[in-house]
Amino acid sequence: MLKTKFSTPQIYEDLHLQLVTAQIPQGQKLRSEHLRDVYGCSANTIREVLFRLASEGLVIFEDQRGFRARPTDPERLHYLTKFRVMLEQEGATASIEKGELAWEAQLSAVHHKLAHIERKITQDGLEGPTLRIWSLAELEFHDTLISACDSPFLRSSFRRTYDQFRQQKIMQPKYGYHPENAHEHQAIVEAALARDAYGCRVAIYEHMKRNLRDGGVSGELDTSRQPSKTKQR
Amino acid sequence: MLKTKFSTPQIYEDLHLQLVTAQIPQGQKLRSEHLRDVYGCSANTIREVLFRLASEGLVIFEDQRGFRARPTDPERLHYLTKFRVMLEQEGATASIEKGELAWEAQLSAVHHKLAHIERKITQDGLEGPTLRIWSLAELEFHDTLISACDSPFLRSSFRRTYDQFRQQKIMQPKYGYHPENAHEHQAIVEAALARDAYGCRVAIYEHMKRNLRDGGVSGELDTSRQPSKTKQR
DNA sequence: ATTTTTTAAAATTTTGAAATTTTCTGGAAT
DNA sequence: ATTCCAGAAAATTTCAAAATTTTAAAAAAT
Repeated sequence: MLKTKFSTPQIYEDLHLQLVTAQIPQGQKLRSEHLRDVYGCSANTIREVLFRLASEGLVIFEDQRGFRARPTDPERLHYLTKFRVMLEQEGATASIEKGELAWEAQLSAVHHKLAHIERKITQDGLEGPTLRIWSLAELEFHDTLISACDSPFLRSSFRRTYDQFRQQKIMQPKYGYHPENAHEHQAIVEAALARDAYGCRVAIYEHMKRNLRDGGVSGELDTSRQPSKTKQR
Repeated sequence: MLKTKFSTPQIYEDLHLQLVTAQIPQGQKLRSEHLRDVYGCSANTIREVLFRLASEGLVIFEDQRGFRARPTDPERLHYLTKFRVMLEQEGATASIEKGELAWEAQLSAVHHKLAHIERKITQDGLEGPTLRIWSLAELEFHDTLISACDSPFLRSSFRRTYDQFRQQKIMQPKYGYHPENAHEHQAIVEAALARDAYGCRVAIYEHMKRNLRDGGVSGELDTSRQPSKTKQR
């Protein structure tokens, strides 16, 4: 066991990262008495951190029964996807309307970085620390896409939802990298930079639909909403 | 001081209610050592509850500096309103598409109840326990409006946002009941029951816009999004 | 053999106090 | 008069152990 002492924020960061990268298996019990030894602090400190993670949905808390890493649940992934798509479509649409040159530049930059990493993964596969690097770059990409929406609550809600989505997704029994991802990201940036809000909404839906129940065949989401005639190009 | 003992969930419910009905003034310090005596438990139990309320945005936590009821902030109210309108418009649109007869019936029922309370308020004014009764009925109305959207995360996010909105709104220096509210609620139900998604979006925006910066004059929100041509009646 | 009861072990929750940090107060120096 | 510093007071955070509850195991009864 480690003898190093961790501060409360460090413990939170570490557990959070482990949960969203599936280093803690789904359903595993999280005993404060045990984690106390790991992080060199008292059980109460752990308890505080676990409560916070529970309020963010990554951990399940049951009264008198302690904490567990949230188990995988196809239905949950479906609904997380549905909500995430809505937030991302709205955030992207607003960003496309309000984003300045700086937004375009940053979006272009983070996509370039992500594309580079994804090329590497397609060749070498997803091993070891690559998952964490890719995870971070993907989050940065999607967050930048909606970053000009001028709605801090939309952004924080998206972040929360994204983390829960990632936890569910990565914990899937046979999780692997989809090479189509790269093209889908490409399609999203292109539509965004072309200021094509409707096209961007469709691209976002196309990127996410495989995570919906039945792969999104049954018209679960309304991507049909057309741009208003006056703004059409 | 009370000698009764409260369970942890009771303490949470009580503090939550006091915060969203402005019985705890904005910015007030919440000392666990003091609340311990009020609720007849230990300081750590209070601490846990306050952390939870902080993660929901009703309470502010600063490291080594304790907890405070969140102060009023016009900018915060603006952004809360903006996000709330988005969630409610999306939720209502989806409900209008998917809601069955049972949804219509329930919406009609809760609106009837709300309208009754609002008639009384217009006559007798907002005093004492009326605020809490109205608060509850208003939440029930807006929640029912979006209840058929088939998106649990949208609903819980709305609830969270609504609570924060109410806290900000009620704590305003000169808070009072707007008689226009009744008509605005009316307009929302009518559009919803007529299955007029676009009209409902507009009605929701009209209901909320006085809480936006500048009263919503500068086209802050996109209510212009038209219903798709194929679905128009 | 299965179910129920009793007993023991393990884990969670609560507690009261120690340790740390911040805030307040009064006096000295500029 | 204002600023700066030291010491005291107050509040917050951390801790380790007691009390409660759940889980597991063994014994008794159906």
